[in-house]
Amino acid sequence: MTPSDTKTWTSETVAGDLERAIHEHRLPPGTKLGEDELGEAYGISRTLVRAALQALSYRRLVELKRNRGAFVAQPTVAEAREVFEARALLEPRTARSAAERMTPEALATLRDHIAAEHTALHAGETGHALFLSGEFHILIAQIADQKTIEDFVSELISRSSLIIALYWRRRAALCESQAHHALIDAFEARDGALAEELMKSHLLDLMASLDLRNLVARPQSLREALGR
Amino acid sequence: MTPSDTKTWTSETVAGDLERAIHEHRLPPGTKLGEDELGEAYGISRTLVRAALQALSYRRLVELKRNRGAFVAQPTVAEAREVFEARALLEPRTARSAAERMTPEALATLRDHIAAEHTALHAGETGHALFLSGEFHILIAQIADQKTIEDFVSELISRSSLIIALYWRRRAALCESQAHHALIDAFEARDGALAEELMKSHLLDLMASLDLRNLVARPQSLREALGR
DNA sequence: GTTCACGATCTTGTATACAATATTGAGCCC
DNA sequence: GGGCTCAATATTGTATACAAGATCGTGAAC
Repeated sequence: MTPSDTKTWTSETVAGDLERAIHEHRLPPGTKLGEDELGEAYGISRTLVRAALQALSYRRLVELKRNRGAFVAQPTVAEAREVFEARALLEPRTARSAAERMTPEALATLRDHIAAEHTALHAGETGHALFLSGEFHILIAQIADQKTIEDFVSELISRSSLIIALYWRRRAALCESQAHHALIDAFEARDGALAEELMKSHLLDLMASLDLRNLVARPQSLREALGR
Repeated sequence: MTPSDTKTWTSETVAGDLERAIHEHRLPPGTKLGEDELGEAYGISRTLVRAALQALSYRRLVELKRNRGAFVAQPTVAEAREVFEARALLEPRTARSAAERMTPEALATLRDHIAAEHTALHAGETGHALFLSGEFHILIAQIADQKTIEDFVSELISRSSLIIALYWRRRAALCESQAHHALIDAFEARDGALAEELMKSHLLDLMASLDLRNLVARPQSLREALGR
């Protein structure tokens, strides 16, 4: 993270940074994102902050409340269900397509990704591991080579991180390592049907780990969460 | 359309108006959307224009080119395929869900919609008919009562209007009237499986009507297209 | 006639100023 | 102590000013 006096932040990079912070649960659901505070933190004017926040609101990561400000979104139980239903519709398909298009390079990338996730977990960096876990799914969608669906998946993954922050009840790491490894095997075998089935059950498993009756949120100061 | 001196335009309403104009092919793909020109047309400052354009860029209806301006998007052939593939993945499901949830009121709304479309066609308002035709699909997604997927469908429908502007080769009205009527029958019978199948073939039919080898674009002045 | 360079002007990117609205704290009353 | 009111302050919404970059027209050179 670059210090604020380096002045390299655009609205896009700020949005990306905030999204990362949200994804890694450094900015929990419900956190207020003040324009002035963010402007000071990043060393930019409110104009760019507002653009970044608008961008995040289109990804449903941030809720803009007129005259009241921007807040990290807090998906309802209904929204949680919807997001995972949408994932259940799209991701098995991307898994199948990815398997059919798999290359040694792509496979290596996926493996590196899992390794990085394990490393982060062992180092106690659960937020980073969470981010990488979600990125694994996005990588699959990228390999599937369908940008439109990839974009939807990307948004759903980001929103999932909020849902997980609010509703996750399983002690274990987010995605069962085994499930990702099984997917890797299906990809190596270029077995589209298997990849599709594995993704379906993986997502069912994820959804089963959500307690869609609880709601928790913990705001904290912005500077602290962004580490500046 | 309210005259510009009434000062009721927000960035959201401007974005909605522009989206409507794009959808009805009054703003063709490739049209430059100048900030000052739009600000004058709507009687607002560039601040709100920029926000509206950013909103439209997130829906992929407008392409923002840094230092060069905003243009109505021109989907490539690849994008066209992707959009219809994504629709093929999502809309049969929404059709099924809609059928299972159908009420007499919702059915009446759909029927009214088709009637309005016919009226527009007979009046020679092809742009309006086109808009209503797309709205029919969005209505189905709304009845399906899954907001997340509905939002994706809405975006895909809007992008479809651009694709149709560029690649449509059939002389007939956009969606075959018969296909929409058959869907209505399936909805009336609350036959989810039939609705799903009908939607699948309807979308295949639509995609078959696109000539994904041609590219046409016709810019024109903004004031003219917006009728102000 | 064609091409290139340069300057003027236009347009977009961003910061800042001003307007509008919400929040908070102090004081007063019951 | 609790509730209400009001003013000060903070924050958001929007316009405007200034900076940066792109475009276009003109004149000179070939």
